[in-house]
Amino acid sequence: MNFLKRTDTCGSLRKEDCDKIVILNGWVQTVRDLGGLIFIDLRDRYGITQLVIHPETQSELAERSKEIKSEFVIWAKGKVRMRENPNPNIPTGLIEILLEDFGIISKAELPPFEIVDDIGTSEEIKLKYRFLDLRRHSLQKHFIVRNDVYQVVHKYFNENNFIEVETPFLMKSTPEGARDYLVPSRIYKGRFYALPQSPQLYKQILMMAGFDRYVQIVKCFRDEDLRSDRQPEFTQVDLEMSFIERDDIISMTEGFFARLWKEILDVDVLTPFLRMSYNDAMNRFGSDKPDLRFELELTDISDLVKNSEFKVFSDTVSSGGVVKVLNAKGCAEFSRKKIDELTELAKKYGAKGIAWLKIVDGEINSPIAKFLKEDEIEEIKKLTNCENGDLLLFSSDKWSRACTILGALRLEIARKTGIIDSVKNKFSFLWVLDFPLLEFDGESGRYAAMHHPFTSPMDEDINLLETEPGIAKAKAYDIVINGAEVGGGSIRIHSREIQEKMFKLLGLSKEEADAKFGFLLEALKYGCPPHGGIALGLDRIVMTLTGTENIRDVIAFPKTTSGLSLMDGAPSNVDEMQLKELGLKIIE
RNA sequence: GGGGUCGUAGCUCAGUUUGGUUAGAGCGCCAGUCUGUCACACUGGAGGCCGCGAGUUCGAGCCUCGUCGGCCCCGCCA
Repeated sequence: MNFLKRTDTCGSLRKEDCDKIVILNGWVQTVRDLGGLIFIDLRDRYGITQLVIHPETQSELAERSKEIKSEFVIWAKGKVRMRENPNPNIPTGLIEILLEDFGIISKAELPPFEIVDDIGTSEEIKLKYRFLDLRRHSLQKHFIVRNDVYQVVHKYFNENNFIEVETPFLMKSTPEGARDYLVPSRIYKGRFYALPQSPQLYKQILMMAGFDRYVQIVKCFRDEDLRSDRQPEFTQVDLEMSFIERDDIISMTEGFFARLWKEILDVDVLTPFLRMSYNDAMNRFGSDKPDLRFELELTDISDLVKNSEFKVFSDTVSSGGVVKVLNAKGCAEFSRKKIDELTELAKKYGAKGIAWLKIVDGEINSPIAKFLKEDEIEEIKKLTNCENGDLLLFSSDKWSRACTILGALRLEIARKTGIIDSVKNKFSFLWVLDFPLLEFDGESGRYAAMHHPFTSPMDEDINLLETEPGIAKAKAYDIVINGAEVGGGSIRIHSREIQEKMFKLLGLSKEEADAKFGFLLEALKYGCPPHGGIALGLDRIVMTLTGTENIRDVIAFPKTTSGLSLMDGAPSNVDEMQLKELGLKIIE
């Protein structure tokens, strides 16, 4: 007999099951041997059930049970009965199993950390022993939510006539965008497949094929440095629709999020979501993914100080920059040290320094006050709604940098003052729209697509491509939840001529464009519907739904910040033979 | 590519400021006692390459340099 198969799970039994003879299978959570009484907590994915042995009348069982340690896998047979002392903290807390027989299925060494919810163990140890870490309920429940998201995706998009189509993982390397993960071809030595950064071109070609509505839950791969919300492989809910306009994608996506929040959190999400232009988002919140759960807006005082005697301000404005202010409400009590910390943060984003001004007991306190006229200060106070006890933080720089710096400070202030904590249970859904089509890359001295090269310009801006491409806007949109970018998409170019024009703008010669994207240009010749779509970051959505701060908590087998898999040791060296077969040689 | 921070018992950490006897604590573990525990309790015990390698020094957990690894951030992420 290997084991007796379970009749129930460790989370399912209730008082109605009393007197039933049941068999449970699971892991031993703890053994509490009171001498005259032994309790064993048995755990599986569904919960924990208490087993009990009375040594006085069950001496053989009691003797055998002495071998049982934490994390042993056992089967346990016994009768369900009411507890003398119920435990109101767990769902099975009213009952227990009076053990009649049990068997050890698998012994376990002492694990390096306890399998409990609130664990202080370092990330390094937990990742090395991921198979143990994943036993913890607090981690497992993230994957239950993740599974729920999969189900809603399938249901919702199926109900809306979407077709799931799988696209290749071995594809052609495309030079734009992120660094590719390359896979060497054995048959064609010296040639490589690339793992997809996204199935972008495949889904567009599916539209040209007439699939009309496509969806896929799909892995994407980008060989870039990691962050707490970024892994080299991640999952997207990728979708694309034909014969639609921007608002069709937007409302389809809103319906999806409303459904997700309803089914998973039982929260009613108001649609349509708030919309904001990229320019407004940057100007008002210093971010293209503003967290709108709280206020703290930026103010532009460029006009006010353009003729100021304070040269730092006036020179910035006259050279095309801006002066912006964040009113950190009630932060005048910040010490010099705290302000220095803010300055350090600002410097990370390229600030040379941060000017500040605070009002304490009605008195202006500021290192730059002596450079500003009294009426200038009064005007600044009025514009920023600055009152006693407030702290103003100034950034004077080129527009995007000045905004970004204060945007970072805005978040830091919100963290430091407890604002973030106070809005933890709120959700703010936002569309950021009207992105620039292109951004100028100073390094290469040419334009790069802000979204991707297949994004359609605004209809009214098409002529700008010839004259002033830098100010053309794109039919692109990002969806932002609580300050996290959880998705982005666009209406695509469906005209071969405009697509060619776009490649040219990006500095690709006709030959280069043909070599890299010839198949797309070719496909565009044969009848292409207007189409567009969006890619939603599934991992980040699960993070938001579970309230976790780190993407590793929602990916079963994640990499460390330096891209290592500590459990299995990837990436690893390979046999010389394997390299030879691929025609590869390692050089130092 | 750059910056910050951390690495001491199975786990979490103190000790590093100012180098100096035998490196501590809590939890866990082991043994014993215990009939209603569920963070069981109580008594006792075991447990250390102070990440690794050089160096300075009479002497290094502590100072210096290098290196490996965790976490966070900037750049990067169409």
